Amino acid sequence: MTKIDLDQAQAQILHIFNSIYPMSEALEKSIRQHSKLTTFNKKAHLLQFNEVNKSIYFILQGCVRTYYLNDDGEEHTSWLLTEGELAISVYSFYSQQKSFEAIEALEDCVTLELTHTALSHLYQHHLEFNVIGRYLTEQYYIESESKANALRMLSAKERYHELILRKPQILRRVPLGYIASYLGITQSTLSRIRAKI
Amino acid sequence: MTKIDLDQAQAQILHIFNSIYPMSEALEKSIRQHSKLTTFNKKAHLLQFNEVNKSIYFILQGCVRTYYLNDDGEEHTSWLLTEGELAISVYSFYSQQKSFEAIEALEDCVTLELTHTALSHLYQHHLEFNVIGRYLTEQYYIESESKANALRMLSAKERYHELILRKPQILRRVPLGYIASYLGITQSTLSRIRAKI
DNA sequence: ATATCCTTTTGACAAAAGGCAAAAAATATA
DNA sequence: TATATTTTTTGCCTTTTGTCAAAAGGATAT
Repeated sequence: MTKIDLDQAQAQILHIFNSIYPMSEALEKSIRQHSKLTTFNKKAHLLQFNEVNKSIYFILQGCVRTYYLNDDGEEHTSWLLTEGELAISVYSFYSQQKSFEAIEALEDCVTLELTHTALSHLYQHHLEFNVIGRYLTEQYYIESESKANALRMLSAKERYHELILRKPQILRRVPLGYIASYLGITQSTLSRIRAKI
Repeated sequence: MTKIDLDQAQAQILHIFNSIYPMSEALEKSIRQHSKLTTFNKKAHLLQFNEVNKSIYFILQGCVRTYYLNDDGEEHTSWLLTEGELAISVYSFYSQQKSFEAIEALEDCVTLELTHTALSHLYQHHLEFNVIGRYLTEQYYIESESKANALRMLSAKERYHELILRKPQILRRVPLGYIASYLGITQSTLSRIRAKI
């Protein structure tokens, strides 16, 4: 695992934020003060079921999944996230209620962590940061809609091929069982889809 | 159709906004200046395919659906929205690109309209308004996620019963064909689900 | 009231996807 | 390298959902 430097990681995320909306020195400083590197070993949980999701994790290295358990105890993967993406359990983080969803590292991970408390502080004391928060939420919302629409209007095969087009790296990094679940199908069905090219 | 008064409608939306984050007099005034009543007859389109979604509509009365066309020309309903909800085509409105989605009135509708230009102006000149925009986006994002998860982990029958629980009014107002589509199934399947109680 | 239009249900059959278990392949571990 | 472990594929059979077309039911307008 490549060594990751806090300063450099913070510079990276500040650059992303600044390209959305220019931040004041004070805001940048506050973000630096409130964020820290957090690592997770493969299979470790960033968030457990029934826990409140208290932090957002910007993935610097590695890959995570968020997943649900249905009434029969079956797992259903809802997001597969890699470098440059934000890992949260949407409902729990925004509402600060107990989570029905868990977040698990699928590889050893290095993240930049920002607590909900810190984020609220930033939003409150630097109103301009809300522009950035709003923008990022809009982007993830667009992606969430797009996933829901794919599940509604595409067949399993089409959803798989769309994923190959949009996120080919994921296929190489994530076990097919999780990918099948993310696509809303069983692993055997995915395997059969792959077999027929 | 009940007569709707602009002042009163604006008071209603200002009240919602204020309960999210207290607004300045100036912001309230600007929102009043930039919003207007817009009505749509049943079957009229709030947004056509390939058009840029230039306005957000707060539904005061009536019911709308947003829908996609797939490659075979079949319609797929993505949202069913009623009083108190915001009608937009998520991708097109936020990105201001041409829409793959259309918005249609399922009943005669009265809405409070706010253009994207006006909204940008509000965001730019009243930073606090971004708090409200961020919050609302978060809420719709949560719902979008919840829909995607239902499509992934619930059977058609379970999705139908969940909808009955969460939005029983919708069932009484919207033709079953649209509801089936919203649930990601065909109308015949929905009819069979209903037949078996 | 009757004709028209739109919505909903139903029937017969087809296709898609799931369940379960075993086999095969790929990876990790000693 | 051999062994254990995990991941992926496959076979067989069931269930769910889709397709297409026709029938039934409701609402609306003249």
